[in-house]
Formats: sequence, C-alpha cells, structure tokens
Amino acid sequence: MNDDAMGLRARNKQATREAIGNAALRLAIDQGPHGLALVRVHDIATAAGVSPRTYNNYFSSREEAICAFQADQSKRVGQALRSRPADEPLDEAVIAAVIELYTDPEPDKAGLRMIMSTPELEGEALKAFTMAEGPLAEAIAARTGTESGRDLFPTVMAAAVAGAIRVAGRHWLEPGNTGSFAPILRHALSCVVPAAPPADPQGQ
Amino acid sequence: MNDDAMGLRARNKQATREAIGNAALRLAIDQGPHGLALVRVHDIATAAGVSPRTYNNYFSSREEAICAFQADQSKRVGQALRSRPADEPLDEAVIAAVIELYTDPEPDKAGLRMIMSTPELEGEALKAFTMAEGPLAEAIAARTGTESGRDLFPTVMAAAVAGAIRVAGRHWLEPGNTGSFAPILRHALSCVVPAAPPADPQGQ
DNA sequence: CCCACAACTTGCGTGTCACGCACACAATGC
DNA sequence: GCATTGTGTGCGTGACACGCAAGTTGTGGG
Repeated sequence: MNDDAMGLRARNKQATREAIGNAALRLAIDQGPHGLALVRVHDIATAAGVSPRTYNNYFSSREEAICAFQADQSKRVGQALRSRPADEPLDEAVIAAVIELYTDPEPDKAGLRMIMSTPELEGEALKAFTMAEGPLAEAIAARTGTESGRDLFPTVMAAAVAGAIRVAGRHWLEPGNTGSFAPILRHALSCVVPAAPPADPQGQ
Repeated sequence: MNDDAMGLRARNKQATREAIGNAALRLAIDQGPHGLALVRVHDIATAAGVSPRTYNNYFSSREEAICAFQADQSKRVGQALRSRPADEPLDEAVIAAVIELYTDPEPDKAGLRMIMSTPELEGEALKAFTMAEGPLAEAIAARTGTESGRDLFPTVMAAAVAGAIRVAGRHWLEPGNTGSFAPILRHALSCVVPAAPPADPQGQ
C-alpha cells in the first residue's frame, strides 16, 4: 500500500512519526486525563527510541503528538469519499465512506477518550478532526461539479460532516454505549447530510 | 445589562479580562500573522495595565487571550436563539439568531483575520468557535422538546451551525468580499439548517 | 563501485513560558 | 468595625520550543 513508490527515507520518516505518536498516546493513556502534565517530552522520546530533539522535529508540542493518530485518520476521509462509486448519490456516498473508514478498524476507545475528554488536548483534538474538512470539501466539490454559484456548499457540508463525526465520537464514549460505532455514526451523519433516509430512526 | 446584580468584584474581573484580551489582540494584529512569536507576555500585561503574573491568572497562553473575544461571542449564540419567539420554526429561528448576533456589531475583520489565518492560533480559534456548541445544543433541544430518541440531533445540529459560522467567516475574509457578513452567513447556514429556503440562492 | 550531495538525527545553549507559593490589599458579610 | 474571602503581585522553579552546528545515514550520477 505504501511500501512501494516510497524511498527508504520516506518510510523511515513515517515510521518514526508513528512511533512517536503511539508512544505519546500510550504514555498519556497510562497517566490518564488528569495526569497529562506528568507526561514529559523526555519519556515520549525515550519510549519511541529517539532523542528529545528529534521528537520536536516531528511535533512541536506533546498535544500534537498525542493527537497525531486522529489527525492522520481525518486526512483519509477525502480519499475515502473519492473511492466510492461515482454514480452513488452524494448523501449515501458520504455516509458509506465515513462509516467504512471508521469501522474497518474500529477506533481505539481509550485513545479517543483520552483526546476527547482531556481539557488540555481540546484544541489539538479539534485541529485533528478539522483536518478532514479540506480534502473532504474538495472530494465533495469534485462530485457536485464544483458549482461556482453555491461555492460554499462543499466547504460547509465538509465542516458539518466533520462535526458530526466528532459528536458521534463523543456520544460513543458515553458510559452505556457498549455497541459498535457504526450506528451512532450513521445516525449523526443523517442529521446533517441532506435527504438521508436513516435506516434506523431509533438510533441510540 | 450586567452592571446590576453583579458585585464590584465580578465587574472588575470582567473588565480586566476584556482589557487583557483586547491588548493581546491589538498587539497580535500589530505584529501580523507572521510575527506572533514577537508578542511577549510582558507586553500584553503592560498594555493591559496588569502584571505578567496576573495575566496568566486569566489566561494560560497568549493564544487563549488573543481568541478570547471570539470565545465570548460564541458563548452568546445559545442565548440569542433562546430570545427568538417560541412559535418561530427552528430553521428560521437559528438563522435569524445567528445573523442578529453577528451583525448587531459586525465582527472586526482585522481580529477575525488574525485568529483565522494564523496557524499557531488555529487550535484556540477552533476552541473559541466550538464554545458555541454546548449552549446552542441546549437551546435547540429546548425548542425541539429534547426528544430522547433522537438525542444526537441537537448536538449535531449545533456543531453543524458552529461549523457553518466558521466557514462563513473564512469566506468573508477572502479578498474580494467587501460586502457585509449577513448574506454569506445566511447562505452558509442554509446549507446545514434543514428545509431552509435560501432567500438568495446565488449567494456569492 | 565509489563519491559528492542531500536529508535526518543528535547535543548544546538560549530565551520564554506556566505555575506554585507566600504576602499585601481590597471587597464582602455579619 | 472585624473576620473572611477573593484578587493582584513578586519570586523562584521546572519544562519546553527552537536555532545552530556537528556527525550519521540514504540517494543518485559517473
């Protein structure tokens, strides 16, 4: 998938980035949402097998490193929509793409809970989710034909979809939601995607 | 409006908070989006007439101080919706409330541009806009009757509206948009608010 | 196969910052 | 008036982001 057409350099770079991100997230989860200040840069770097100086060649703050996995996930939403069949209606395509992306591997609940219920991470978490908007808006515009008159539509819809994903995630984390992520996601998306017939109106 | 029923303490506190926020924003605008690192805490505190230590009794980062005005504005969205007549349909009420809030005093374009086009401020800016979601969701739920089955609807719609406001702001700042904020805002909101008949489908 | 070039990692030094702590002072309630 | 509580301020500390200048490891041409 990404082994070819990528030199050794690029692969190593990707690997270290993921190593640092995973180390940061793991350490943060270990300390819990109330002990984030105890996660030192030195510990993250050591756990990832790099020097502290290298760590901040990749990330300029602990928060950014911890939320990196969500940021990378968000970047894939546009691609996911583009890989849907071209004749599929926009609403169905968006819902299918998002659900597919977020259920192939179901998100790590501990990680999601960490970044969504830690006040110090709120800004970076929002940045991470918002990263879906740009590519997603372009993918939507590509489908609708980039109607210049309704220029705002793709961008606004992308923002709405990103927001729905975020809200669905928060809802999924609430105690008592032990089921899978898919139905919650579908329900949330059906609130903002135009003319989307919810297959399960009862949702939660 | 807030002079009565608020002790001397609370009023002073509010005043210093605004003083620090305004000073931070003004200094940031002076340096421009590329010189944010040159805005020192000491300068903000001095400009606001307080000590640096007091500054960070109110804000724990320069970014937070700079974006404070937008955060305070966002907190008023819920209130704005609640003050709409109860018999008004939800879609019209939301659009009217938001437009009213964002055009009574039209937003300061320099300030908006500062917080929306400075990468280092992205996280805090998103936090500021997102602060509208909680109160707004409650206000929406109060109108729809807090249907427990479609529990997600108010939250998702609030997120969509907040996103639309943010996108509209970004669009308004683009060079060439010299008109007022209202029509752009209306156009953006009509993309996410259900069954909203756009009075001007051509928008931009 | 070897070599020059570019990219990446690392250690060090520096300026800035957030925050705990202790104290002075103003506002509040009885 | 007086005790209490909340707020402003100075100082000290620990951590961090980042520029700089090596050393080290991939990359591509001859």
